Amino acid sequence: MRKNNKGITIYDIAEKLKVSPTTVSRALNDHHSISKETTLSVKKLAKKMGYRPNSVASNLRKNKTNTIGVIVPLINRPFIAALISGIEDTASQSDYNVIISQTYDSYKKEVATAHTLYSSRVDGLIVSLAMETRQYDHFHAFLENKIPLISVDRIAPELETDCVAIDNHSAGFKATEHLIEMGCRRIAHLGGAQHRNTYRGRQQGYLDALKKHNLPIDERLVVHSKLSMEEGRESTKYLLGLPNPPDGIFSANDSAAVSAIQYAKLKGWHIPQDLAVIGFNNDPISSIIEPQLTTISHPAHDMGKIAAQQILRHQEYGHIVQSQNTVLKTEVIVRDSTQRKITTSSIHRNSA
Amino acid sequence: MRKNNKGITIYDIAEKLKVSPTTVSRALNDHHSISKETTLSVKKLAKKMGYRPNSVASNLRKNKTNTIGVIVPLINRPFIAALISGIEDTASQSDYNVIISQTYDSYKKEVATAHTLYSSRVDGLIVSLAMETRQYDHFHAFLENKIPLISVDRIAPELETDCVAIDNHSAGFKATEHLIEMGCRRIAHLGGAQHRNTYRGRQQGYLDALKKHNLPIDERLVVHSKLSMEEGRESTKYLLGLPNPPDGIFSANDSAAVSAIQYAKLKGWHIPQDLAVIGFNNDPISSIIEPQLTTISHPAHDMGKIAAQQILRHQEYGHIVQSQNTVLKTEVIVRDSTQRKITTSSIHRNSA
DNA sequence: TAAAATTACGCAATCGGTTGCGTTGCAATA
DNA sequence: TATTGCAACGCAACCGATTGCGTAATTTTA
Repeated sequence: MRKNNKGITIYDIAEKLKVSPTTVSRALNDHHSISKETTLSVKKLAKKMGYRPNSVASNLRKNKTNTIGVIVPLINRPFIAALISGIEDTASQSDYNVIISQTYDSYKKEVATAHTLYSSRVDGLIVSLAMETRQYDHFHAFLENKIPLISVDRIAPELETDCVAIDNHSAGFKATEHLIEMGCRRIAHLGGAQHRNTYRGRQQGYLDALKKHNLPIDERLVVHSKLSMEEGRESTKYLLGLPNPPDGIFSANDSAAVSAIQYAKLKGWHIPQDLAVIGFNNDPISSIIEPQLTTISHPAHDMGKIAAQQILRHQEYGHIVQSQNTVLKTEVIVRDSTQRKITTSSIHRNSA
Repeated sequence: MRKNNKGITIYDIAEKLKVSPTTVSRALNDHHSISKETTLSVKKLAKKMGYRPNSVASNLRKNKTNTIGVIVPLINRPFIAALISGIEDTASQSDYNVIISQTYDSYKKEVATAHTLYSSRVDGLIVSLAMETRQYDHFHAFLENKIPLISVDRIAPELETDCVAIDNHSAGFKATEHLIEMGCRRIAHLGGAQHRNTYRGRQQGYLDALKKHNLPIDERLVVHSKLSMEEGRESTKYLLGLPNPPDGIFSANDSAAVSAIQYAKLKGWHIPQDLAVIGFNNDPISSIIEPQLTTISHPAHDMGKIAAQQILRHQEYGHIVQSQNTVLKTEVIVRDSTQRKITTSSIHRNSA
């Protein structure tokens, strides 16, 4: 007895079986107060009729959507794709859906997206902030209504949420120290916008490593950009054109590092003899470039899994769950772009 | 007068303003039958109270979710990420959400996912089939209920939906012919599973190109695998170890092509003089490898946009919309891995 | 000035499940 | 035999917004 062109509802099943919709609902959910025979016959008929529960209705009544919202700058980056993959992985194991939105690093889009996802009544939100974002009011609704909100990778202290991130300072420090161990004495840094924790941390680590090893800090060797391939090329052109060019480059991402290598090679520089280069993220391109790029591992997939788990835990245990900040480990993945001499250091060797 | 710990509803606004929830709802939606003053005061109070519409409730009543479901094998691939990016792009412009699920190429996961997305009452579904999938019953609910269903890239004739894809045969043909033009006479093919249209089409194009140019077909030169880096390496090892090894390789993806180059170089082969290699997809790694990889452009982003547009069109014009299959153009992107001689052919030159 | 039209709004049903509370029938217990 | 307990199910409210229809007040038209 289907209505117009709609799907089958529990009412249709109830009618045929001469029971109430309540019973059907309970039978489908294995409620204990329904007899085995009834449960069986309901399920059987449901299957036969091709019944598919309407989770919109269920969500409304239960005030729960089994959905995790995700806001990221741009999907189409190896690091972000891995992050999402991790989230989706964990979520789907617990029958959660994942809604994804991109901000394209625009504050305005981030605001609109946050509102939309709140309206969708997601059960939790995972955010990696847009580059532009400096205000955080658009997340207030989540905080006020105790909807778990987790910042990943790009985080902000102003936004009082649980965080999952890496220790960018330590990573930047290790990267720079690795170059120093490889014999570099004049190290440049390709950095990103300093109001985002990630790039700021990496640069600070770079500076502190220089200080620790009593190397002079030359501001001309620090170049900020969006770290695209194009900008990496331009920055490198500038650096190598200096009267006193660097003998090592620490780039805050792999794209810029790779284009640095490409440009330097084009101009006749030998990598790593004349110029050692270390990147960040361990993107696929890092192991394709020649020489293969030494870089910093970035546990994006794990980050996604942990963030999702944290939300699921909130769902399960309510607000008993303590606020929790996770800092993930990174490693220097040593490849040929920095191997200027045999090293006895204990740094993990990897040539994937 | 908020309930327990819930959010603000139109009832809360109605109460304060001494009007009916109906009026509030209409005011918020700029219904013509509500006076300007009332509309204004409603909106003002709504903003002040931090009201956020509950789209779950709205969705239920309107029987529309403004959501597009997406099923893909794996997010974490350049091609897929670009596809999703295109979908999300178009969707968000029309205030549609996107729910993404991965199948990991498993049939079982695809079935579960399709059911879940149907239960979520997505307004349309975009699917790129899992490698394993050979049955399509799990999509019946969509077809029966006239929910727009679009297959992209990996499509199947058994599944009667609109499609957005490339002409794999033509692309495979062009790729192979390019190698022939470059002087190759003994061309190998790294192919994928032949029950998926993409790989079958590419291989058929390869075979037909050989036929057209009266080159013998040697089955030993056709190697099937999942085209991972590892398998690409192994396949190449096998090919180069043949008594009569190939002088050109057409790989059905870039990963395998890149690892073929890497292995061949390692063994002292000169690319492209001894061995020309052409890939497929134009992944980022293809322009990083040395020599840069000639490949086939794959309009994944456009594919996503077109698929999403097709769904939006269905939403707008109902079922008047004609079924429509889109076949997108591909191009040979000529780079150094196949440039064995100066060519006067009209093939588009690109060295991004 | 009476009738018709328009403006501005409310009532109550509706979307499809879920759930607290109540009811019925029958077996177990006192 | 009267009471209690439990198994199995139904009633009706509910989640929050939307919408067809009705109505009162005001304005326009005849």
